[in-house]
Amino acid sequence: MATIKEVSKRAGVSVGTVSHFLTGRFSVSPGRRNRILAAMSELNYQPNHVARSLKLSRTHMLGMVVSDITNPFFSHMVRGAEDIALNRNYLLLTFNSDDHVEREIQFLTVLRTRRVDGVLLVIAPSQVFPHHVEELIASGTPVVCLDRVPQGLRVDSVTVDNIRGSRECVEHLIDEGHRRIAILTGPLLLQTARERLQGYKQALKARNLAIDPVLVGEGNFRVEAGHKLARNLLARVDRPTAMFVSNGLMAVGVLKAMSELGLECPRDLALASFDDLALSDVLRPPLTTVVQPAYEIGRRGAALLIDRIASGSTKTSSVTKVKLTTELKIRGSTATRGS
Amino acid sequence: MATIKEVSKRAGVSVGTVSHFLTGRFSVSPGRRNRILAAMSELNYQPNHVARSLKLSRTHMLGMVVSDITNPFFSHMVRGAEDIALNRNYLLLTFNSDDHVEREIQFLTVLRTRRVDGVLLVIAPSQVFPHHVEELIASGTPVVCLDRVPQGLRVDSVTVDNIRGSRECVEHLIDEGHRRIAILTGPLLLQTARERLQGYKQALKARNLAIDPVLVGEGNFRVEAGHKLARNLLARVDRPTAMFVSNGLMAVGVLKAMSELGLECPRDLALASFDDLALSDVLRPPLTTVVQPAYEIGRRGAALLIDRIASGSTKTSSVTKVKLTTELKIRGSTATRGS
DNA sequence: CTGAAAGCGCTAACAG
DNA sequence: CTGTTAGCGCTTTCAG
Repeated sequence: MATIKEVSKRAGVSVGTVSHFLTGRFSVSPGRRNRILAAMSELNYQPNHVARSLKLSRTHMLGMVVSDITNPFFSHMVRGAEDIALNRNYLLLTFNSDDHVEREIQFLTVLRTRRVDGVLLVIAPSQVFPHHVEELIASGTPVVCLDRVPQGLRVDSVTVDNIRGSRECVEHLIDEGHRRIAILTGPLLLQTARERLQGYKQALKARNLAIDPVLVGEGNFRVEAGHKLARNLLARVDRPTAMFVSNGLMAVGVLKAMSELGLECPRDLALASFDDLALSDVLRPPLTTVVQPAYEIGRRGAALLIDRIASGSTKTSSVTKVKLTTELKIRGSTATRGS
Repeated sequence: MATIKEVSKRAGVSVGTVSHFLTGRFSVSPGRRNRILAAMSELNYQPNHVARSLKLSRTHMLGMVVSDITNPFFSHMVRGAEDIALNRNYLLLTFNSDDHVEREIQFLTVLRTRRVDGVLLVIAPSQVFPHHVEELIASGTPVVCLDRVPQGLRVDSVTVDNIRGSRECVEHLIDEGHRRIAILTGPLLLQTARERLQGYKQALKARNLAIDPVLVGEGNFRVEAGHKLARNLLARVDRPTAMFVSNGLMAVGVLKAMSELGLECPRDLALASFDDLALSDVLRPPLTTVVQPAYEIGRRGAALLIDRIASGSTKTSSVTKVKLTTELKIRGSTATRGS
């Protein structure tokens, strides 16, 4: 592939002049400019961005690690980030951690050796303090945490108001006349999972309903967990009349369980879930959901990150925490019973 | 961030020695090795991959452009590619073309300036010959086309047997007693869409059924198209008794239309579709689908590409075309009528 | 406005 | 084994 040197030779100018022209930092006389243009097209010249990155110590690449791009919530997030990044001339290097910290650590190391200008991170759940993230930031790479915020770490973040989102949803269930409302939570190691549980508790408390620990099942945000937990809960004689599920995948599991047990929704069990599923409204009955602005989380995260990079100061002096709000979409799965 | 030079100084050895140690190409005496190790950890040294890339003219990065990562089919494909790439020490730069050739062209240019070692491409539909892809290959960047193969271009590819997949599915519909079977195709600019239509025709022909042009609707693989086409088709007095939809998104649109029109599946219309939806089996009734090995397409594609890169020869001498097979998952949406 | 030249951090001869 | 050194392709002073 042609180099700037070959172009300069062919155009009869110095490499400096070609570079000046390319970067547009200095103007070049019309005559030379045309010769450069001609040489470039004759040689089919494509600037070597690797060399430029080395020289400038700027790669114009962002790293992004999410749990699993196969989960619609994250794929929309990635798409949002990518759209913004591209607009602002950044490229995105994506990784799937499957929520394993070890993988996350490995990826972050790779991203450092690759000298990405910043990273968007959906942090994996873990008992221990995320030193690896702290180090990355300390080493001068701006980080924006998405969806989840590690506690005790000063870092920019874009999240969703989980407490409010689930509280509203559970209140809706109560409004529909339910008194025995179960919740399927995510792994309580995760802040988001804890917050959704908290919203559930707040709603019950606000309406003077007792919290029955039997109705609280901890899952892991996977279909299988929802399936298993639902089978257990629904087999009870004092089974709940409504269920709030902390994410979409687990709700799918619940639907499976219901269909296996021959239970009708909402007649036998009203169902509502966090996360919108692509098919929420074609399900029979359509599913009531707490819709998260996944795409927007990605956009805002990327914008925030790029602003940080542009500002140049990795100063942890000020931390920006964006909290977006969810939207409760009421559908048939929670329609009043007996109607 | 520390450089190899600083490490060498601190360890009291030459940069060459550090490099030899790092690359493992030459052995280093135990004493020096330990000093290097110590210096590296004291300085928290991370090799600069950008510099290495420049020196070796190898970035160990792959470009991947798909239509839209938000579509489960593609997100699984990307995941498969990423898993293989990572295993073999490559990183993936992903892009969404939204099936616009102009965007695709732009991305491929970016990928060239970034000097990726190869690209995985789901080519956008277009009337004209994809010169941009041809040029990319000619310039020495190996390309593997996924899911769709541009005609007349000698390029490696990993695809699916669309003809067979849809033929089997339509045959199943016929076996269930249907005679008026509609098809919703994708954009016929796309080979995959044409092939699925072809499978449909083959099935009808094989069973001596006439092809009624009225029952063939061309869509664009989006929910809205499925919705609109279905509304038109189902409003007819001589409406079909079964429908084969060429992709999952459009099937969702059909389901919406059916629910709006108060039609029951499979009583009023048997429905089958290409692509498995995450919720295919929790739908009521569960949806009969032609399952594509999306994840596997990504894996095979990445493996093929990396093998090409490793072999070093961009020789177009031999072209590898992998064709994977689909799996027909028969579910309730096509259950025999009147049962 | 233009050109010469010094590096960015690393690898790979090459000579010891 | 080890050290020296010449670049990879580009940007950017710094003189002209």
